[in-house]
Amino acid sequence: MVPTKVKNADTSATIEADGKPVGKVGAKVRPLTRIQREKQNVILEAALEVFAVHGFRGSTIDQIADVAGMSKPNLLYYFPRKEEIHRRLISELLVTWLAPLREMDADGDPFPEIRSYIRRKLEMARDYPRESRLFANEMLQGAPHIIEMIEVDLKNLVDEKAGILLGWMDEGKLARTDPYHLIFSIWATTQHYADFDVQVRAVLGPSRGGEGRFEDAARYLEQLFLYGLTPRSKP
Amino acid sequence: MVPTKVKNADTSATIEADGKPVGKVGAKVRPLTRIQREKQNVILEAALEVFAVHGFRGSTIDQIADVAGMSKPNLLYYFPRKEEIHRRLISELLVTWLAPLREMDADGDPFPEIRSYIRRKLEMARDYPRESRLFANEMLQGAPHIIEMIEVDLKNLVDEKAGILLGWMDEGKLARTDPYHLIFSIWATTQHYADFDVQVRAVLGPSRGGEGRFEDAARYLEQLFLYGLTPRSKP
DNA sequence: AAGAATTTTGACCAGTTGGAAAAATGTTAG
DNA sequence: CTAACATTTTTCCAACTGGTCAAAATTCTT
Repeated sequence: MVPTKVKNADTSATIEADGKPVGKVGAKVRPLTRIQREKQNVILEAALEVFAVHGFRGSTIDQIADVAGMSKPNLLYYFPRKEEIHRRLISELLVTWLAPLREMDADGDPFPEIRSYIRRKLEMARDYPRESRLFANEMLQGAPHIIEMIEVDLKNLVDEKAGILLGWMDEGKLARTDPYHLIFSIWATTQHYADFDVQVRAVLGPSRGGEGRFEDAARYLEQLFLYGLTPRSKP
Repeated sequence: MVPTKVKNADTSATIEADGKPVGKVGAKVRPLTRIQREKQNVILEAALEVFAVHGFRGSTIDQIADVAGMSKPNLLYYFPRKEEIHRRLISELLVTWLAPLREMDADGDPFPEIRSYIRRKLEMARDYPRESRLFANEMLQGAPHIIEMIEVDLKNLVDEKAGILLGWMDEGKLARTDPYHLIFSIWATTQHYADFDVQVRAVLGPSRGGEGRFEDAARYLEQLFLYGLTPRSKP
C-alpha cells in the first residue's frame, strides 16, 4: 500500500481555531473526518493538562501522548509539531479568557456589572483552572507566543472598559480611582484561586478548603470591592 | 595526580541555606573556600534567572551554566545535581518571601499595619520579580518541592495572622470579613505586578507602564483595601 | 466486497540532556 | 617552594527528546 503522504494530517495545520479552512489557494482542502475531530480534541485536552503544569518547554510529546492514550507517532500524525498544539490551545484560550470582560456593559450600573464580572471570573477559576494556569505559565515566560495579541487585542479591550469605568466615575456612581489597576486587581484576586490553588487549599486546611472556598471568596471579594475594610456601622 | 574525589563539592550538598554545616557525624566538614562561596552565588543567581522563567523541567543545566558564565561540568562541581540548585533556591525563597507577613504586628493599628504590609509586598514584587516568578512556577506545578512547608510553616503563620485580624475585627477596628481571603487578596494583588508584568506593561502602554506603575498600584490598592469602590462624599 | 483512503504502529535517527571520570591546571598553607 | 588540595577542562555516555518513515491495520466509499 503506497502511503499517500497523509494529506489530511497536513491540512490539520491549516485549520484555524474557528474551524474555517484557510489552506493555500488551490490546495484541495478536505473537511476533517470524524476521527480527526475526535482525536484532535483528545490531544488538545491532554496537552492542556500537561502544558498547564509544566509549561511549553517542560512538557514532552511523550507525556501528552500518554495522557491522551495514544502513541507519540500517532499524536504527531494529527499535530505534526509540538508547537502546533500549543499554538492552538493558546489562541483558543485568549478568546474565552476575555469573554467575561467583554460582557461588562456601559449601560448597566457599575456595582452589578463589576459584581457579576468578579463572579464570572471566579467561576472560570473554579471551572477552568487548567486554562488559567496555561495562561499564567505563558505570562511568567514573558508571553512569547501571544505578546502581540496582548499588546493589541487585550489592550484595546481594556482601554475600552477602562473608559466605561471612567464614565461611571464621572457620573459619581463609582469611586474615582485608577480603572486599569482596578481591572488588574480583579484579574489577580480571581485567578489566584486557580493558579495558587494548592496554597489556598493548604492554608485553609481540610475544613474550609473544600468547594465552599469559592463561595467564601466571592463573598469576601464582593465586600472588598464594595466597601473595603473600613468598618461600617450597622444599618 | 589522584583526584581526591572533591570532598568540598560533596559538602556543598550538606550546607543548609543558613550556612550551618550539617554533615553526618564524624564527616570532616571543611569551611567553604572563597571561590566556592562566590561561584555558588553566581550559580544560584543564574539559576534563579532561568528557573523563574522556564520552571524546573523547562530549564537545562547548560542554560544555567551559560548564564553563570561557566561550563556545565564546572557547574556540576559545585552543585552535583540540578535538583540541588533548585532546592537551595526554593528553601531560601520561602524564608524571605514570608518575612513581610511576619512583621504584621498585633499591637499596631490595623490600617497602618495592612497598609505597610501591602507596600512591602509591592516592593518585593518590584525588586524581586524573579523570586516571585519562581514561587509562582512552583505553585502552578502544585508545589511539589515545598508542599509540606506550605502546609505547616505557612499555614501556621497565616493562622496566627488571621487570628490577629480577627482580633481587630472584634475590636471594631476592621470590617468583619474573612481574614484568610483577605490575606489571599493581598498576595494576589501585589504578586500580580511581578508575575504578570508583561501583561501589566502591555496594557498600560508605554506612557503609563514605566516605573511609576508601582506607585499607581500602591495608591490604588490602598484605596481599594480602605474604602473599596463605593463613592464617598468629599470631606 | 474491493479498492482507496485514513489511521496506527514499530523501528529508527540525530540532537539534547543530566551527569560521570579523569586529566590538567590553579591556589594556598606550611 | 612545594605538596596537598581545589578548580577547571576535556571527553564521554546513556537516557530522553522531537520528529521521520514505511509498513501494517483499519475505516470509508462505492
